[in-house]
Amino acid sequence: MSSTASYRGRGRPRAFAEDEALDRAIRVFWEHGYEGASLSDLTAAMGINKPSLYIVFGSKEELFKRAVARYRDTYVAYAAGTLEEPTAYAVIESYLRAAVDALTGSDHPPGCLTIQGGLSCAPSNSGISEHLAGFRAVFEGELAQRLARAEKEGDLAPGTDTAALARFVVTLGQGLAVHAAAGAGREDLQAAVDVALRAVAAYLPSGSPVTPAAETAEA
Amino acid sequence: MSSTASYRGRGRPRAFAEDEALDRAIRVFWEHGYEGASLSDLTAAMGINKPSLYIVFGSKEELFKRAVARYRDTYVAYAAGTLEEPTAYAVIESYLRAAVDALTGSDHPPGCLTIQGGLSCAPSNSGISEHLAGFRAVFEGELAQRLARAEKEGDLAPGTDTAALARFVVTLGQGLAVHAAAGAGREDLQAAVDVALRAVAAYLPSGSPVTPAAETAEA
DNA sequence: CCACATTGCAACCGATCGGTACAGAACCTG
DNA sequence: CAGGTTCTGTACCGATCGGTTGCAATGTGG
Repeated sequence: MSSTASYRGRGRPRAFAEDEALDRAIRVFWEHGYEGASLSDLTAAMGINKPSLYIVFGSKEELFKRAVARYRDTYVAYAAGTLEEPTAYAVIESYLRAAVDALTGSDHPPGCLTIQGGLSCAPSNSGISEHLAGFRAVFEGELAQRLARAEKEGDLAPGTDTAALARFVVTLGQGLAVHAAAGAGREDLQAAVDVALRAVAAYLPSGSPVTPAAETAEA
Repeated sequence: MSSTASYRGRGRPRAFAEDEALDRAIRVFWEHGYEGASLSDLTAAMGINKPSLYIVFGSKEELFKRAVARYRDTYVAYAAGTLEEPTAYAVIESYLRAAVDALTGSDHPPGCLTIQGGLSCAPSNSGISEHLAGFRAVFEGELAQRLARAEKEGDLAPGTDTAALARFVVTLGQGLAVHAAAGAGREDLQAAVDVALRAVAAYLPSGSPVTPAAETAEA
């Protein structure tokens, strides 16, 4: 929206598309992290120069936050969709499967921007790692709520520690991201997800509506 | 060993203990990562100045690798011990429990140096992230070998994908490290381990020699 | 007590960091 | 086409980066 809204019809028109420049910045931050991505790297990849970057995005930190927000709306958009699955097991399965696919996709850097972006930073950049940590916590909260609902609806065994189950799932997801960033392949990670789903199956109620045993066969 | 071996009895004696300086460097790298830790930060924490650092450790990169090696021999020494446990389940349980305790210990930074140290770096520092990735892969290999032995010895169900099981365990461990770095508490992470152990229990042979159900009660 | 080996420290090195000032190019309105 | 407005590109800013030099300080062996 803001890419054209700021153009009021007067003056020299902008020579680049803001969203595309942001997409390219995402890649650089994704590959090298916040501190590993210099302004020179960024402007070279974005095809603009530093004054333009400064005018449009304000600062390197604001550019990064804009990049993370756009990253969420594009590369991580699948996550919200998985919460719509009908059962807790289906939610977790589809999330982990989709996460592996997203983390190992061939048309972008491996891993996850919200982890590689800045797990730990210089003292002056501590806001970056905190921003990312808060960002990651949001989905864990949403998943925990979804699983609590599932427990009430009866597709998780009564008394299940849904917060712990959600934390397990996102923790595994973050581990998958670390592994993917180090070069692990899709099949290897899906096999690890197979194991994790065995744990989830243990929390299904007695008359389990799904047949989780089918998962191990497809991989 | 090398802290005193270079002293040949002639000349001014060194005013600092090499291992203690290394311990302090570990903390700085642990908190801020390789790129987030400047030489000024390091020398200030180590209590030495730059020429001394350069003479003893060669460069920032060599200092980091020395720090990682010492980190392994001290803070991660517990991991090798867990492989000595008698059964696959005991190995995995003791490893994950000990990992959570190590990741959330109060007398050092939270998380794991081998992940926060440099998950992704500037292009000129790509050797750092590769070094750490290779370092992490070592334990996964050792655990996979240990679990393969367990499958032969009969305390894992025949036909178990031991490589996938090992990958699941270390992947979860890495996720725990990310979570711990973001401030997660010990109990929260142990609850996630409770869930994970349910998955492991699914791979035990029919007449399971251990009673994994006891785990959920103690937390 | 002297010659020598080694360390500690301050000051400095070129390069690069994130961020800007300024001048000219490109567009709209009138 | 003139006037106003906005963007682009170059060249530059102080600060800091990792790394190094030269020298005074401090110790040992003869």
